[in-house]
Amino acid sequence: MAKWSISDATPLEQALTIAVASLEEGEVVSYGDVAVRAGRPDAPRAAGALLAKSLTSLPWWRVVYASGKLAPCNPTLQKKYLHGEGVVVRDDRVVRSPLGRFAK
DNA sequence: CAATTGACGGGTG
DNA sequence: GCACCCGCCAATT
Repeated sequence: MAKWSISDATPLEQALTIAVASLEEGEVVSYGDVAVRAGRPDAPRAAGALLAKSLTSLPWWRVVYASGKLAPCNPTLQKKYLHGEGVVVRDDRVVRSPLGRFAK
């Protein structure tokens, strides 16, 4: 059950949740980008912390490191999902994506 | 309340 | 491009 009723969630949690939930297919961004969209450019770690808890209800696989490196917990599954959305991944690293930070 | 930890990013070598 | 260190934020102990 959701310990959070969106009403209890902090503004930062809400903003981060919205930012990630708004990502489209093939749109890959970094934790820092999510933080910026949430209005807290200096809190990329908070973005990662939230994703780690909300990994069931959010498209966490569309968020990677600023360098393109995939998440440290399920890089294999993440690579699988991304590839299915037209994202080019090589050796656990996003090379190019239709949308987002790695779009050409 | 202080110290530790972690799905981060940027600078440096 | 990679390894290491420092700084920032939030959650946990």
